[in-house]
Parts: sequence; structure tokens; C-alpha cells
Amino acid sequence: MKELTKVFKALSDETRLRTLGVLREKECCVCEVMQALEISQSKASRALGALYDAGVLKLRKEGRWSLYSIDREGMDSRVASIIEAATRALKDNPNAVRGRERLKKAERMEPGCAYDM
Amino acid sequence: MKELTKVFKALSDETRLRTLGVLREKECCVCEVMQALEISQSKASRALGALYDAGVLKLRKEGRWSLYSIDREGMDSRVASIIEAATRALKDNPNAVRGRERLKKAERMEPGCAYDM
DNA sequence: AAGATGCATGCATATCATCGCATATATGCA
DNA sequence: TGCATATATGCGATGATATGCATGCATCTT
Repeated sequence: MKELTKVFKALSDETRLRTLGVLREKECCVCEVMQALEISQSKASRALGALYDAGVLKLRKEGRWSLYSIDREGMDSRVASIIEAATRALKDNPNAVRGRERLKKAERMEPGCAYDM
Repeated sequence: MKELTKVFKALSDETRLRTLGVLREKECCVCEVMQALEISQSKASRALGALYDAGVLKLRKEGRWSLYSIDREGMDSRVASIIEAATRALKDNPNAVRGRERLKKAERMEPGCAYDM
């Protein structure tokens, strides 16, 4: 039960949901997420961390990058169907679509982001 | 997006999730929920109210009773698939099962509630 | 009409979440 | 080694949540 509420809590925040919407597309590093969503580095890092803690994402370290992706195989099947429903809901969401648009432009090295919102 | 986060937020609390687990079974009045989950009246009322506000439940007033049930038809399809995943996840959850067990007793104790009439 | 019942809600309060800022850690490169 | 980059996190301020208690309100019963 706790595991379930944890997942729902992770999805209950707009930043984190948008993050999931971007990861729907592909594995991302923190700096790609911050560019795609136009958010600060700490905000992106925390959003990813929360989704990771909830068991939704997996993490792969590569050099100085932390590469996050949806952990489709590792998830409990109950959680998996929730995440699937969530990502499907994000498919046509305008907000999520915009995030994925910006993701295409995002590059892997973009320091000291001034975005901060 | 806001609608989605609202639904997830509604599901991110143990009391509310357990409430959904009970409603999975049948339409319930507030007093049945409070007995099934062994929680206070105000807690039950608020849990139901929050799920209602999120668009997950519908409400039918009958005499002095407020009868809540999962609004399967009225829900947005995106939300519906999330709720379906959630209720499926609650199907075998021990905590949720216990709630439904107690719900059966609650019926006996409150024959005026729901059902019949 | 008076009392009981079922429910919603305002208030006070305790707990928790969010976020920017600054900083720590780890890695890579010259 | 020294410096830049990518990420994580401690801290503090601000805001949001959860919940018990008391009470208000509508409805039913007698």
C-alpha cells in the first residue's frame, strides 16, 4: 500500500509528470530534462530522484552523466500498469508535447542554466 | 496536466487509496467507509470529498445519506485508465482486502445504509 | 416540535513538500 | 595537478496537507 501511495505521490506533481512525459521519449540525462522543461538543475535532479525512489525510473551512470529512463522491466506489474496509464495520458497532452519538442533541441552539455523558475 | 496531477494527488494518500479500495466493491455511504476503514467520520468524509473533487467519484444523495461510488462512466478516459490500474492494484492488496472484509460487517451494523431500498 | 442521525466544514495545529541557493562529490580533461 | 562539468544534496523559507474537534445543516423519527 505504501509502495502504491509512493508512486502516486511521485506522479502528483506537475514537474515530475512532465519529466515522465519527456522520458517517455528516451533515456535522458539531468541536463536534457532541465532544458526540455526549462527548469533549474536542482529541480530536474530532484524530480528524477523522486521518480527513481518511487521505483519508476532506473539509473545508469555514464561518465559524469546520470542517465535516467523508465524502468519498464524492473517495475512491479501493478506499478507498471499505472505508469503505462500515466504515460498514455501524457501522449497527447500539449504541455507534455511541448516538453518533447524542446527535448529534440536539447544538448547534452549546457551549464549554469539561467532558467530557474 | 493539472487534471492529471489532481487525480494522482488524490490517490497519493493511504486513507484515500483504501477508500477507493472499498468503493471498488460497491457504492458506499460515509458511515460505511468509516467502519470499513476504522477511521473517524471527518476523515472518511474528507477522503471521499477529495476523490470526488478529483473527478473519480460521483455522489448520489438519498435521504440523509451521501452515497459515493466510482464514476466509471463520467470520467475522462485518460483518468479512467489510471483509476482502473489503481483499483486493479488494490484487488489483492492485504490492506485493501481487510477493508472490504470489514465492509461486510458494516452492512450488518447499518442496515439503513446503501443497498436494499 | 424536539431530538437523533448522517454528513460537511471552519479552525487550529502538526507534519510534510517544494524550491532556490550554495556547496559537496565525482568525473573528465589539459 | 588544477580546473571545468554534471549531478546530488543540506539548509532555510514558504507554502501545502492532514486531522481532531467542535459545530452547522439537512433530514428523518416520534
